[in-house]
Amino acid sequence: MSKVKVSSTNFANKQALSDECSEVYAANIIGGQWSLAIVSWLINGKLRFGQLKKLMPGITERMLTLQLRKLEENKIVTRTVYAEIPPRVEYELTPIGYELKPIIKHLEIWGDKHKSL
Amino acid sequence: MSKVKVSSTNFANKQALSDECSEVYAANIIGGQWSLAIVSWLINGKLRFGQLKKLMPGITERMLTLQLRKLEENKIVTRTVYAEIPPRVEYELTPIGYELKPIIKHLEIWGDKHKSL
DNA sequence: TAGGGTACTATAAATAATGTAAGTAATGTC
DNA sequence: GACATTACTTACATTATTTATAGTACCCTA
Repeated sequence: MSKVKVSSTNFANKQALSDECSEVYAANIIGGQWSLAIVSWLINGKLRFGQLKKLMPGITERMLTLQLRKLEENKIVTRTVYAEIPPRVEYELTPIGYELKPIIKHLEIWGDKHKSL
Repeated sequence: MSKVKVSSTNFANKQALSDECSEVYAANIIGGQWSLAIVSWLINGKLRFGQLKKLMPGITERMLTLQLRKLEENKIVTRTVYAEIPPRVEYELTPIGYELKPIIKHLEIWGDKHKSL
């Protein structure tokens, strides 16, 4: 996460593939280690930072923050801050985020089937 | 690619997530930098190593080999070697590989829509 | 004998992603 | 004043993935 080197071959390759293949573009957006899991949880409704953390015991706060920021940048989730103390921040899927639902469902079905091979 | 440290936290997290979320499991399988692109090309029929290479100008032979091997391990593609000189090797999707087709289609549609936001 | 074609493999290096550990700010409660 | 709560941030370490470059084996053709 954080910094990518825009002059790297890797970056160029990703760009090129994303440009010509929308499915690769999509995969890059939801392709972080935790992104899909986060989106899966949010499909059932908005959640707070701390709730997500509890739902995914393995994730660190840093990673959760990074992934949420990336999802926010990509307009998959919205972030709402309530000016309270202690702070409260809620994350919710955007319309285009919700549209990932059928894809996730298909991936899940396919994954189950694949596991049982 | 190649070696992962099975004692790392990263590995453990991936395992745990894959176990409980079939969609994450699926995403891990098709999640390499080039995997989805390769599968996309193969959906139209079998291709040789060299043909894939030409279709994806940016990929190195090493990467192509690694990704194909991973796909083969995961039963997404079959590898057929013809004992000829010069050698000929054909890659083709397995049945479960072909079942990725609707998913890829959806990803593509979603990706297009997302791009136009 | 030299060079070409095909599908690789080996090794090293660079880049990217993830994890660890500690610290911050604001305020309310004990 | 010490401590708890919440949602982070920062600096650094580790691991994973991708790229770069060169070389291999086989036989055929010129």
